[in-house]
Amino acid sequence: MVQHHPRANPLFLREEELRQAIELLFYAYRDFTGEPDAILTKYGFGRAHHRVIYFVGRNPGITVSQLLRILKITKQSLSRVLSQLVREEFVAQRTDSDDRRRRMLYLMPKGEELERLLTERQSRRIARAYREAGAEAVEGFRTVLRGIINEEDRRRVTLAGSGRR
Amino acid sequence: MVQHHPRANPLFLREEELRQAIELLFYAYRDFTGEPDAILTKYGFGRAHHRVIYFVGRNPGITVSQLLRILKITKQSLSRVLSQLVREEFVAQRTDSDDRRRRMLYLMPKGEELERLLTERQSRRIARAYREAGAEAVEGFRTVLRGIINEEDRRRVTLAGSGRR
DNA sequence: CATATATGTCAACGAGACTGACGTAAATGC
DNA sequence: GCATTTACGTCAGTCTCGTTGACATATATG
Repeated sequence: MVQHHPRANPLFLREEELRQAIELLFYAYRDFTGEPDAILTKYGFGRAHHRVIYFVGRNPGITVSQLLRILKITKQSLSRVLSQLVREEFVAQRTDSDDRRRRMLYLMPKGEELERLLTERQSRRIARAYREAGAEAVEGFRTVLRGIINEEDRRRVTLAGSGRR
Repeated sequence: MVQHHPRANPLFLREEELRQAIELLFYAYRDFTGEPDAILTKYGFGRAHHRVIYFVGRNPGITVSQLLRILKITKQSLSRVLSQLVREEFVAQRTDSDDRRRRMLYLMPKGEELERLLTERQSRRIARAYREAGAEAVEGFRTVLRGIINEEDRRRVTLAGSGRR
C-alpha cells in the first residue's frame, strides 16, 4: 500500500487517499470529543460549554466578541451557555476598564478544575498518539492540519496562548 | 521552539504543544465541516445526512447496524435521517438475500450526485493542504490521526473502502 | 450630539442527539 | 419445533445547541 518512494509520485492525491483523510478526520474527532462529552453530561453541560471553558481558560480576559469569532456561532447560542456558566460560577465576567462596554471572561476555581479535567483527557489521548508517532510525524500532523484551517484563522493556533493576541 | 534533535528529548510533550494540537483539531474540524454544512442547508439536510450519505457511498450495501457502529449514534437518531433520505430517494434499501433481516443501503442517483458534490469540496481542501505540506508531512498526519482514533476503529480507515469489511 | 460598537435578551424555530419501550420478522441454538 | 437472539423500525418525550430577527442598554467615538 505504501510505496517505496512516495515523494517520487506526483499523483499521490488520488481519490482513495483523500477519502481516507476524510475518514481519519471523522473518526479522530468523534473519539477526541467522546470522552469529554461523557464527563460533561455529569455536570449537565454539553460540548458548547466545553468549548467556552476551554477557550476562556486558554485566553484569560477574552471578550465575548473575540470568543464569538473563534467559535463561529451566534451571540444567542453563546449567550445561553455562557450565562449558565456564569450563573453556576464556572466563569466570571469583569468589565474592561479601558473600554467599559467589554466584558472580560475568566475561569473561576470550579471552571479551572473542570477545564483541567477535560483537557487532561484530551491531552492524554494526543500525547499517546504523538509519542507513538514520533516527532517527525507530529510536525507533519501540525502542518497538514494548519493547511486545512481557513487562512484567516491559522495564526490563532501558532500565536495563541501564553501571550495576548 | 523546535529542537535540533527532537527525538532525543523525552519531554517534548509539553502542555503548550498538546494544547496547540487540541486547537488545531478544533479549528480544522470546524472549517472542514463548514462548507458541506452550508451546501446541505439548501437541501434541507444537516450534518447527520451528510455522514449517512458519505458512508453509504463509500460502502455500498452497508447495513443499518454497521452504519450505527461507525457513527456511534442511536438507532433512533439514524432512523430519522435515514428514512428521510430514503423517502426523498437519495438512498435505497434492499433486503439482503443471505439474511433477510438485514437491509443493505445504496446511494440512488440523487444521492450519488450530492455525495460527489460534498466530497469534492472536502477533498479539495484536503488536497490543497496535502500538496502544500508534502508527502512526508502527509504520512505524519495520517499516523498521528490514526493514533488518536480508538484502537477498535483504526482498522476501519486503512482497510475500508474498495473491499468489504 | 449622532452614530457605531459591545453586550444581552426575548421569542420562535429546527436539527440532531438521547432514553425507554414496544413490535415484527428472520435467523439461530438446543 | 420452540425459545432466544438479532436486525430493524417506530412511538413518545426530552435536551442541547445551533439558527433568525428584533429590540434594549451602556459606552465609545467622530
